[in-house]
Amino acid sequence: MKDVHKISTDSDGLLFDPQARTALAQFIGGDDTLAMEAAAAVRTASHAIERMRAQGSENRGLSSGTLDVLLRLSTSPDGMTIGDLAKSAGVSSRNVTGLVDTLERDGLVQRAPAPHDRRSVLARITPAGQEWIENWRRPTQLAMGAIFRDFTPADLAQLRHLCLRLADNHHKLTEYLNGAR
Amino acid sequence: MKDVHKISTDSDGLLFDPQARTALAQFIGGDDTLAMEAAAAVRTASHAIERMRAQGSENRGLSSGTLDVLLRLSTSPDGMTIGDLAKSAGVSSRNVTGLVDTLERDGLVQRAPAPHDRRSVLARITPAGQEWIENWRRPTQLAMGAIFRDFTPADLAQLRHLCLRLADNHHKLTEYLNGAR
DNA sequence: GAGATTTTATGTACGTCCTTCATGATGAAG
DNA sequence: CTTCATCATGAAGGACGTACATAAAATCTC
Repeated sequence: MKDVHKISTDSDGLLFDPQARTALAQFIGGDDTLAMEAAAAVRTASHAIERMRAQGSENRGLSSGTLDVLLRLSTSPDGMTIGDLAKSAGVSSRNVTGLVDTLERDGLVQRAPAPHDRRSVLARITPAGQEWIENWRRPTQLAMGAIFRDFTPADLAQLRHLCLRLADNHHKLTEYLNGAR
Repeated sequence: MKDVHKISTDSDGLLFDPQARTALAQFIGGDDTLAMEAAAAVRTASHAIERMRAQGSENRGLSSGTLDVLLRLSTSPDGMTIGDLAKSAGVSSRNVTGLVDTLERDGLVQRAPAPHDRRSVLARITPAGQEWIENWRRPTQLAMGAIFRDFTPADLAQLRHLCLRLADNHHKLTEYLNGAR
């Protein structure tokens, strides 16, 4: 097996992916590769986390989209409407409808009419859903601990900070674009 | 519209997501939330990048998986086998077969027999594929520049570094697991 | 060398995520 | 009251990704 997975260290002692860098430098030809490299690295990291979560937590039938919804619901005991879930997750509301469908089929979430707006539907987590999360917690914690081995608390906070700055930029951008529409 | 997108600043001046933190602290109850928070942030950031790329680059019919393959091929003019592509992308080879199918249907990639192993299939980028990337370059560069607004070069390098450390950990973990099998 | 095992790509079948467009019900504004 | 906007969902489809089975070729074992 050829070793396709290569990561090198640059002059500042930071990791980079040589293949990605040459691929990008070829087209951009300057220091602008930095943003593209960072984007590629984020994508790679996200994949790694996703795979880790899938295999490490034994993944009792729930996939990333539904898990995302379930976690959001677990923080709001009064439930959230489909639309709010869609906005906070950044996906279409039609999609959330489907995700809530599967969660409701599994008994982890329940639909209820919204009190203030009869068009809306409240999704609320059930005791079974809480229990599911309780069981999910431990293995996932272990998996995350493994994949973040050797990260100091400062590293973790820094990574979180940079990623959320990025998400914040994106949020402002779409807000601006929607406002201009 | 309720503002579902909330990001706060912690005592160190770093961003964090209050909803995620309370959701996690409730189950873990300690400083171990850091790893989970970081993982959630990476996922959010990856989503943001994905959406930015999809809408910003006008996305002429190519999606993230196929784009990933095409970029890898663009760095190796001699082509890569399906298996190597699968290993470097971290997905199943069957999946890569499908991605190469769509790329070949679009004329961006060509299959050829591998010289050293008649079972293998070389995927090689075509001139049309090179041109596609050439057209893709500029808008994507702009989109990445926008989403990484206010990031210093050091920030970008740091983000890349942390993400690749994470990917490296994951790589070692799976290697270890496969080796122990 | 001959046969058994492994590797490589792909066919088949399936599940999930996500999208756009259309629609019925409801709310809000004039 | 009429008109327009919003909410959730039905219908249809595309793309990604998996597991299992299979044919062809390479490699190992005797």
